Amino acid sequence: MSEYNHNTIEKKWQTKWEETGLYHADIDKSKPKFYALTMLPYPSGNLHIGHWYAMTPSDARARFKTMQGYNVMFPMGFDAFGLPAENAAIKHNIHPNKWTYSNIDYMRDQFKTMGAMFDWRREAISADEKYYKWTQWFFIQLFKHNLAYRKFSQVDWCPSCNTTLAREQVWGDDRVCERCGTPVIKKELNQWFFKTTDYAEELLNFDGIDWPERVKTLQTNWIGKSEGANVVFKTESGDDIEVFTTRPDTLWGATFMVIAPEHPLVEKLITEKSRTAVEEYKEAAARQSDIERESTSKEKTGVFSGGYAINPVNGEQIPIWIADYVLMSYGTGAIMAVPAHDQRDFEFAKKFGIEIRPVIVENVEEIPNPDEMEEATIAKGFMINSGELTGTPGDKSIKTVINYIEEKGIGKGSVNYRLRDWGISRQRYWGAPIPMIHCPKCGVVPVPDEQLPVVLPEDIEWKPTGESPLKFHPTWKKTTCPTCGGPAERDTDTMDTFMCSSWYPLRYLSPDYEKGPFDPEEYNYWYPVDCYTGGIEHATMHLIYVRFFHKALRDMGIVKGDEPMMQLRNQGMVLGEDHEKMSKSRGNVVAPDVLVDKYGADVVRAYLIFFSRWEMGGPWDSQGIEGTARWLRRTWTLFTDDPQENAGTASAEILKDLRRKIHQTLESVTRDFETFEFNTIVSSFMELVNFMYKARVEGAEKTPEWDEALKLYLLMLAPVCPHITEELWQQIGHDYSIHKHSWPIFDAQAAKEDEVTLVIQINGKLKERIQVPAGLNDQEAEKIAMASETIQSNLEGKTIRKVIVIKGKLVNIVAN
RNA sequence: GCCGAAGUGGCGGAACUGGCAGACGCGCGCGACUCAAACUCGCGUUCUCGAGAGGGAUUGUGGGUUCGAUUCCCACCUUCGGCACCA
Repeated sequence: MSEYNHNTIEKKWQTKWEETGLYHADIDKSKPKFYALTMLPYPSGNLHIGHWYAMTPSDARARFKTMQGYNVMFPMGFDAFGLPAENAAIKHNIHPNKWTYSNIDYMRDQFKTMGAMFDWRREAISADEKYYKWTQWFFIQLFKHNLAYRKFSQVDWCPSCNTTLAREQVWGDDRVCERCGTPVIKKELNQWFFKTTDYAEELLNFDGIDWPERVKTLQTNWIGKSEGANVVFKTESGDDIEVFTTRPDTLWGATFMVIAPEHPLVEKLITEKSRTAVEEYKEAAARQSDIERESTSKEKTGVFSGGYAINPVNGEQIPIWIADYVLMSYGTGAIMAVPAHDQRDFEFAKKFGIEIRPVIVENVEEIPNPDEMEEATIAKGFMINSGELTGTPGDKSIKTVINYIEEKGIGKGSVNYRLRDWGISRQRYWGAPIPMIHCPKCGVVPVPDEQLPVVLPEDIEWKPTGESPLKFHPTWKKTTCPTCGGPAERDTDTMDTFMCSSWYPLRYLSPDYEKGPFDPEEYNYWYPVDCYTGGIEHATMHLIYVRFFHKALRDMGIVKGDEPMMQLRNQGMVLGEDHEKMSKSRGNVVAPDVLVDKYGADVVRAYLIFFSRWEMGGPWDSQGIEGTARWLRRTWTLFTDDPQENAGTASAEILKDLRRKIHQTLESVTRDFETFEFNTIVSSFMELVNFMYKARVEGAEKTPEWDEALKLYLLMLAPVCPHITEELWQQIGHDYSIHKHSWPIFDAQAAKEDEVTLVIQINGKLKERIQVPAGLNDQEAEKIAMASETIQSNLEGKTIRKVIVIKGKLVNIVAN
């Protein structure tokens, strides 16, 4: 017998795997391919337990797929551009390049202690010139296909990170920066945008992909589709004011209009009389923070513009108000206000004494008195006060009105999305430079392909100025225009790092390829991603961007298929032992390195798989891991202890039971791997080991059944604990490597029970359990149940009404 | 307010298709080994009444469907996540 020394064993096999290239994934057309992908980390400098939690079950499943006969690619890389590197530069005067790459080196070594089947030859690092050359190339492709444009606009700005943020990167009620938690402010800047909105409708369609409902719902809400109509009102001076409404059927109830303070028509509507009040209101609105302005609890404010509009359906003249509850950024920045049927309009009308006119009622006999209304009604009955459409029933009203306004040429059915175009300009250094040139003569011109990549300069001064450090470099931005040859300037902004991560699965295909972003041969074999795993927090960021990106590339003819990732699964979060989110300030952080040192990677992997349902996550338990460690030591003992004295003396029944147990385990473990129910995989193994311990006492060792059990157990365990299984595989006399072995074949006959527990209930209450031979017919089962003494005595004085028999399981006697 | 997920022992969690609730692990208790401790091994462990045999209750709450509900339906409560003056 030998001690289980995880340190020696794990090191030894990791070295051997690397030397023999065990996990190299190469094209092999004789096998079905499987592209398993897990979200790549940011090189923060340390692998935390969350990385292990996300990646080790993903690795176990990739290994399982390999054993099932798939040619599996499971790559890893680093999302290496981003702010922390630059912040480190400012704080510690270390170059972001150096900081990032030394972090990567350190983390790569940490990764290797995990024993995962990553093929490091495929590693991709987004900050490599050979990588971001193609990020820039993709930017230019998007530009050439009218999917990238530049716009002077109001953007969210983080005053701490000194850069703009995409809408997705602004979080919560307090509208804080996703990265540092600082409240964001608004800034007017010239920015690059990608037209994600062009794909809004298609992004709502998840047909053909197996993604969690949770993510689909989050994305659907984020895209926020509303159907309704656009209607054109005219001002007195003849200008058009277009509004979007989801309730065109209430058009006759519009008693005023509201436009956003930033609406371009405000200037034209102002009269001598209203000028002072309007200007004061506009200024007040501009001074307000977004939080104040967008708070739903706030009392409505507004001011009369001085102008009027004509309601195109009934020719009525209605006042145009200016109020900050209408946002310039959604719809047309103007609304028709129907106080009787919209709560916001109702509150506004009440406050400013504007007419409230119901136009939809449940019952034509009971038209509510507007003065007595306490809130807007969302009635669905009939249209009233609506000219020739009066009487239209609610279920047809919207359609009818849309037809009506389209015929009259005053509006049309339309759809609005909450999704905005993706702003990707960042005023920072450590990112892929936007490959565009500003020429005073030719305008904005892309950098020619042969000049890519536009390389970041090394010598940069670190000043948190709020503008891109590239702007202050003495020479970098100076260039010549590729069109006219005259002096021109480079764009000094860099791209949002989500741009880099939107295409990284393609770069893994061929990270050194020079003729394009990826090698078409590799692409044709491996794409699309078969299974993608990672955190739910990316639902409305990365996971939307990556789909948008793929669809845009598809339309450019660069990739095929409608979706990049066929299957997605999200893991939950590992919480601290105090059930709180892990954080340095709370002091509840669990460091994987320490655990690996103490227990070994196999135990850490198995515990992470065991301790909670994967998609739920849960609190860490430092006592709990001891149980997993104990089980793996028991596994070791099972293989390495000298046989018991009674070895080989087990009865045929014991040996049959052993075979049954091992094949039942195989069945459930196979199913659980398929369905991502990882925690029960490890519990099945624990049960199996407990069972084998008992069989061993009964003399089951040194039998073919015992040897089969050992072999099958190791094979099943190999994806979860790759090191110990490799070691024991060798010790019991098999060839290197267990990880090249195929998944065992399930013997259904062996797994079958020949005795079952017959449950006997009276009125649905459990009264007795009897062991009976399997395959008993219903009559026999009933007879056995009735013959039981317990049942007999329980039935005394009762009349049997009905007997229900569930084959091989249960007899329920209904009696009273 | 809207959308979504989840509520099961002291704790993490299990229960495949409506059929033995609590697998597996932690913790706890008892015992073996040991000079002793650790390791290891064995047994027990939902609550409650009972000395015991045995009885009763129990999957957030209340109702319903069913011979039978953790599982299906309705209403509600709590927690977590997302969105939110989105017209």
